[in-house]
Amino acid sequence: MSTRDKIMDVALNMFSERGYEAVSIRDICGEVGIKESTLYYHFKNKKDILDSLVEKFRTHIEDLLSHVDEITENPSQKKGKNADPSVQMVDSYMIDSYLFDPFCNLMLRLMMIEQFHNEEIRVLYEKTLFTDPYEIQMNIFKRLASAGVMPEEDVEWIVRETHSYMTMLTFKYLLNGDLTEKRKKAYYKEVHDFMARKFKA
Amino acid sequence: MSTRDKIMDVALNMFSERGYEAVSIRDICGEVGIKESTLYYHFKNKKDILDSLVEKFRTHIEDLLSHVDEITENPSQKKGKNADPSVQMVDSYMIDSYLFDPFCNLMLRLMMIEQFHNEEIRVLYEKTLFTDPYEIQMNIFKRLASAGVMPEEDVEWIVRETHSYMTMLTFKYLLNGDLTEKRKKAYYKEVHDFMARKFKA
DNA sequence: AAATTCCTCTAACAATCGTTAGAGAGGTCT
DNA sequence: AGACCTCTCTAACGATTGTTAGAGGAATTT
Repeated sequence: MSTRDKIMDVALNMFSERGYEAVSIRDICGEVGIKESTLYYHFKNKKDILDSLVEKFRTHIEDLLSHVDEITENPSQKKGKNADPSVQMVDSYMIDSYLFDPFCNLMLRLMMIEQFHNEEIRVLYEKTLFTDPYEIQMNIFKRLASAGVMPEEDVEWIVRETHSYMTMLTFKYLLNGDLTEKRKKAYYKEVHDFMARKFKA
Repeated sequence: MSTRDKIMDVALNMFSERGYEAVSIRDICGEVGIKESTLYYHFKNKKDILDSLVEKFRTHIEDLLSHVDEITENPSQKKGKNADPSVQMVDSYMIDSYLFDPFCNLMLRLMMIEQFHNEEIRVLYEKTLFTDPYEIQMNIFKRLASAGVMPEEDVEWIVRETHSYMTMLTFKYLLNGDLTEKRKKAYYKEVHDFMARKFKA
């Protein structure tokens, strides 16, 4: 891992726990094992580290979203014997590659902290935690409705309830305390219970 | 308002927006209009301000909860002509006196920021945003079930869905950006739509 | 009137903050 | 061999951090 990547990695870990302003350049450099002046060779100032993290996250979720679109539009091309319905595929993909992903999870925590005094981050935070997930689920269920799996008129509220349930669980288990295996398991179990009951038919 | 109260008020406003560590003693004193040494007459150190805020919040929600219990157990004693069902009474009370209340709302924001590196605040945060609201709603709906309004076996999932929906809306509208009238209205509307659909019978 | 308590001030402290100038080591190109 | 680029270092800068000692004015108690 390059020095620049190491700095971003350490900075993200510290920013997401204590907040951007509370972490000093010396804190980061001490953990990375470099002198402060070396950091300024890789970043023009402290803000630049934060901006680089945000930019990295932005392109990261862009890739994720385009991959999700791909799955949603071609649900049958999934490899393996039993082709899952797209809703399960997308959900498990979003959970593994997004909510459980160390980089994304820490970025969500960072945005949760910084959104109150950084408008750019606030907009990104709202988009990635509320708007995008809602639209993803809406796309899937609309597809299911047009395929005759469920009535068109029920789609909106099914999506709302599913989305709100998963969002609540995200805040409760994944954006609270450390992201331990125990919390991941608790999250997964509750998601599974909800899905099993909601779509038992 | 006493100097001590003024300090706590200003500190809460700043802490809840920028985080505890990012706010300096001089920031607070400048806004209050006192010298730094005066602050140290009222608080023994910076941490003492934070601790006092947490303690104030703790007793505040204790009072709220005991009041909610009172309403839940005696839903009929409400003044006015049309005695609301307790669920509506409690919900509107919790919204007005808790989520919309400036002090409580700012404290929730503060806890949201500080929970990641302060275990005491994390526990309080989890209790006030997830555990308590769930139990309050559970108590109400169990009462309704035992009164024959709804089947006992449905109670758990009705509560789960109602609670998760309101929690998601809280994060989306009330703990995101400034607590403007516009956001309050949006929150209220979505709560109302959900309730109207869920309990249209 | 004297003493005491309450509250705020001036002035400073050592420590830490973000940041920079400039030297030097190692590798690559001409 | 010399010029150049990449990366890290030593050493320091002015500003800001949380905190404290001690003086002074106003109100209250003795």
